Amino acid sequence: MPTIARELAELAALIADPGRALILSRLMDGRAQTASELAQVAGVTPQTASWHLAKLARQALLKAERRGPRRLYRLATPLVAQMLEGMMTVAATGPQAARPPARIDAQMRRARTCYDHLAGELGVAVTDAMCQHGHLVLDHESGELTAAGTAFLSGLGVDLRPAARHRRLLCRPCLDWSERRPHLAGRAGAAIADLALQRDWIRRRPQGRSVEITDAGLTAFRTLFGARI
Amino acid sequence: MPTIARELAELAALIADPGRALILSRLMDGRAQTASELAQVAGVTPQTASWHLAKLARQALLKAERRGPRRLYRLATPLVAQMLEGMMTVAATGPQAARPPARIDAQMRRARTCYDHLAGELGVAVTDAMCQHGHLVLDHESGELTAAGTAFLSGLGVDLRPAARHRRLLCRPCLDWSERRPHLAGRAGAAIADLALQRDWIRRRPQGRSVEITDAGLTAFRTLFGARI
DNA sequence: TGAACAGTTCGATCATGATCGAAGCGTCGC
DNA sequence: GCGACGCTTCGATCATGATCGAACTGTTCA
Repeated sequence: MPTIARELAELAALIADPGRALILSRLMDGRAQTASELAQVAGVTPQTASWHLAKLARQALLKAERRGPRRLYRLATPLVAQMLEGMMTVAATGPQAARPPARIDAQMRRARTCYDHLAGELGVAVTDAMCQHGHLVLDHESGELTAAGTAFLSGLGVDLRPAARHRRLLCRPCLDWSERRPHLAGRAGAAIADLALQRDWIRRRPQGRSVEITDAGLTAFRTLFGARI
Repeated sequence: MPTIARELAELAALIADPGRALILSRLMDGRAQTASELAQVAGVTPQTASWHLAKLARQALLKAERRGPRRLYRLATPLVAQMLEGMMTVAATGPQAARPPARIDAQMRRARTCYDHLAGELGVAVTDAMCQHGHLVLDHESGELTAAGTAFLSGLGVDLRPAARHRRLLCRPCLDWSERRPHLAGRAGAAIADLALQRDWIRRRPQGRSVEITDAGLTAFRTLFGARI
């Protein structure tokens, strides 16, 4: 036991710096960013950011790749994103007193991506609508796409067949830290987010991981999904 | 975004101290411990432990309750345990180089509880066996108990009916940090762990969260479940 | 009521690690 | 090649927070 606890502490120490937390939070949309951009996000000089990034990469939380003279950083694995999401859920639930909901950024609360799927009010609304229409069964620990749900997504052009051998196990509930209710994650969730980006229902904002819901998106989510958004 | 990142950093800082990490790790079996015991676990004096415990309780990671002159501490919610498990998974996967498997305590690797379900070699073996016998379908992001699986557990005296309205969504895969493969969690996993404790197949060790597999347990897991353990 | 014990608060000390200026290294475009 | 630019390394400084001794609080039991 001592060993895993020590490694746990080391990992936590890595996230415990405000600058590094900002960097990790920024990278949670799964995209890669340059060191300069991340320095700006963290609010520190490039050298300090470089020091942070090296530390995060050395401990395998980040992965670096060169693109010309620039260096791009991204989360090392989806597992890291999942871990951070779990931590944010606890962090947001935190000390009950000290949480005026206003402290959570409004755009983030409205709609964002959580590594590869939709989150925020949008993510929860889409999830709720799919549950109400019998496309999805979801509780706090597990989820299942129904036959109707598979057909529904197929109708939208989402092809989930490659995972047929997985027996419809494409769903994972992900507790939304801003809404404090589960939204749809897993392969099905990622497919819906991809669809929304492709059809320009949502657009990534240049900085941050919040997304903008387009007018077409608002219509689509309401009419196609029946989402109350 | 800045706000949630700051809270993320604060939360991480709470776990980043080796002593507090040891305390949290110790409490991950879901049971409550006295302040003195936790001081010993953390390897610090009672005053220091008290300071740590107060800090953890103030930030709602722990819950304290009086039992006579003693004060018992436990994890505030299952969500905290789930978060810690997620962090341990990443921590154990960590820097590929620095991980001689021997660094993980042998007893912990063999069998332990992960808040309310079985983990370690035992947890994975039971999970694998149930999958092989068609009692369970599990992938890395979702799980489902089959009709055969429900019948199997019923035959062992495990009653999962109260959750019938949940449509068999009782399973959650939990990535085992020592085995690096998923084991069964969720209500079904908790029920199996309860059964094993009640029938004295496993016994909690006085300190740590590792469990001892009894001779009867070894037989039971092998013959009833078909586990290769 | 008072002794005994679990736990907490306070204060001083000390170590760890974040920060930035300056300098160095690699890569690309001319 | 050479200059420019993005990024990293080095060194000195400084702040945060973990630690323990000592004293205090609160609960139980006689």
